[in-house]
Amino acid sequence: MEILLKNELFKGLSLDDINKVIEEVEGIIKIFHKNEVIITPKEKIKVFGIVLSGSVMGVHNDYWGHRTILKILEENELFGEAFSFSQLDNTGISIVCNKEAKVLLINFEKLLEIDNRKIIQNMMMILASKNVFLTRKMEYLSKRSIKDKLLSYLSDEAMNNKSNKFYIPYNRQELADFLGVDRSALSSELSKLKAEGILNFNKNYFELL
Amino acid sequence: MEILLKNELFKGLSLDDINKVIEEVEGIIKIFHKNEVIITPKEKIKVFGIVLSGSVMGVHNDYWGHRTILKILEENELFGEAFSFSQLDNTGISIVCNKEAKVLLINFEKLLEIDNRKIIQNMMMILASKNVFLTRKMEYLSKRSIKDKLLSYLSDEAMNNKSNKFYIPYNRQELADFLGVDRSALSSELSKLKAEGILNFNKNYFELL
DNA sequence: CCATCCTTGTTGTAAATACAACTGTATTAT
DNA sequence: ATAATACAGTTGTATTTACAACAAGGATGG
Repeated sequence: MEILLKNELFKGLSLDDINKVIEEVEGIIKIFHKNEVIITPKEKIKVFGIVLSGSVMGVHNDYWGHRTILKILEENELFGEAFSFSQLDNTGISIVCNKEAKVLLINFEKLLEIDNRKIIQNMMMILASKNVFLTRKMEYLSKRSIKDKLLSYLSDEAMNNKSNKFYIPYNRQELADFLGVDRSALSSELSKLKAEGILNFNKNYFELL
Repeated sequence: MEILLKNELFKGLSLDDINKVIEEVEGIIKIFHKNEVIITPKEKIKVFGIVLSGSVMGVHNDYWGHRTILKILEENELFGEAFSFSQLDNTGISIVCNKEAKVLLINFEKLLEIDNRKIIQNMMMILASKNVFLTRKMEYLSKRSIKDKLLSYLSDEAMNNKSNKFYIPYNRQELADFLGVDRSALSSELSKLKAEGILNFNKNYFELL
């Protein structure tokens, strides 16, 4: 469980403290397989999760079967915390396993009860940076063309990776659902950008030129 | 300042407590006029704000002069809190006065220092519900057509107002910039929906049928 | 090793959108 | 009261996109 030492939620705590906290909040570890639903969109959630290995994704499926991917969540990322705090009966969002995942599930009410200022403050910081992420993503989505959506997303990724060469966690269909566009239109836009010498890519490896 | 008694941040505190807190965090009140910039996109912000009267908006202007409106913030809403916590040098977001506004500005570092569990917990809840709002908004933006973006936004507003008749805080250009679409295309889509008997509207008053 | 499934790119077409230009009507300022 | 400005709707056109159908590799599983 040394992974958790690097987790934002437990920043500043010792391994002993972390173990104590996890006991107090009734943390349990579960394993999920690809496409298994971890949280359904119609439940009032009492828990949030931490990805220990593998990956999961936040997904919204609308009436017409369109899928929107909010984000793919990888090692040490949290999911469901905002919705569990909000106490909504119906979130509209599913959490689905994307790649064989080990997940730590935590009861949020118990977390609020524990008397550890550091944890609460850490949680606040996590919520704040998720806010910043969502705001960033809205900037991509607000762009008027697929090309602009794609380039603003990719240049943000380059920034995050501090390199113009990087891997993204999405395949084509997932990237299309993440950016809210049609897959084939995205593919052809990618080909066009490659032909123009603006970028290079192979599968989920990208290079901005 | 009884407005603040209804504010989410001070929920559960008495008026005396609130006054004490505001002193501790060096809260100052400022007045802004329409189109005045309250927070510029290139500064590292040390403060966040509470709208006491009037309204402000979170705005992103891109390289080509396209404006994206994140949200119009009205009485008792907070702005800038996520970005001030995140400590970014460059947020890319401006806060601009939308309608003659009185604003309470608070130093976020001082807020973190004060020893009041309730305030920190309230702030966490505020961040969580902003998260939920942003997630909702992503659902609108991910829709493939103007019609769907519009209808998902309007039906959410109807839900929030618990009525199929309601006012929105946006004029046409602002609504277009909020939904990331062209104003004239939005206008003609609205007319079409009115002709189809799906909705009725007059200026910023809407009725879902 | 073969069959099946999954992923990605391609193409054509119909539909939707952005953009620009213009009109009429409120709203504001002088 | 009048001019100036802001706002909302309309229309036409060029561009962009969604959608559907298909083909070529790759990966996967028995």
